[in-house]
Amino acid sequence: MASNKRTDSDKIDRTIHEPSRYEIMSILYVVENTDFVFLLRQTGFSGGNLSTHLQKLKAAGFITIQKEFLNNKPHTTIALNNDGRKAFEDYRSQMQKTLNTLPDIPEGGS
Amino acid sequence: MASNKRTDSDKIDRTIHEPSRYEIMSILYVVENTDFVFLLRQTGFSGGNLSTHLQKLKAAGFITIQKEFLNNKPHTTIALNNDGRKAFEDYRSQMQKTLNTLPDIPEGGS
DNA sequence: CAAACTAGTTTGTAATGCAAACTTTAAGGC
DNA sequence: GCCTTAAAGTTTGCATTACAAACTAGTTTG
Repeated sequence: MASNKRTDSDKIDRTIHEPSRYEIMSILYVVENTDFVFLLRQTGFSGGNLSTHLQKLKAAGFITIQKEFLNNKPHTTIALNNDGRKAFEDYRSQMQKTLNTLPDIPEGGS
Repeated sequence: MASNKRTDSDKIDRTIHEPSRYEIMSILYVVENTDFVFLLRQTGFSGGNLSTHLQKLKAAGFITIQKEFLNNKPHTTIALNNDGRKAFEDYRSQMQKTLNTLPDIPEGGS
């Protein structure tokens, strides 16, 4: 029953666990579709920082990034995809479980 | 009114946020006092890895590490201190809050 | 056309997480 | 007494990372 071989510290998605990225994901989760500048303003991150976090989320397959020209200016649209939505929900429930459970130690400490 | 200047991704204690360290802290939280070898067995971490995590927890002021000789062998006792206990509890409630709250976006996405 | 602005990306750097290799002491064969 | 093995940690090496400064590319304004 319940064979627990992996310790809790496995199975946590490191891509989402990083707080900056969690914050980005949580915004995307509620707005569903936004752009680079909006995320910049909303998070307060530096442009470089935001850029690399988005690349990482994209590499993880969680978001789609679309580039176009709007009023002759570059414009980047970012959206959470299904995998990202699922991963975000999984992360949240996994963390909830972790936080609600303290380890069960077999017998006397040392 | 609720001046939110810091973004959620601040104020999370990075020392504890690291899953390996969270796992160590959670064990110390329930056993209160244990030793290096017990943590080794319990976590499955490599010795080097455990050693460095403990150093970091100590540097953060969360644990005390006491070395002695037991049966002529080195023996390291590790205990969570008050600051560590508090920090662990704070981390847990902070994360709970984060997980239970989705961002409130002012107006239309982009 | 020069200066300043917008929208991003690339680069440099310090900090991390991890395991392999090492150190030190002890115990067990022969 | 030596040699090997084991135990208990620590140090070292390395690959990854988070972040901001510097850069690129193009546009608008004076």
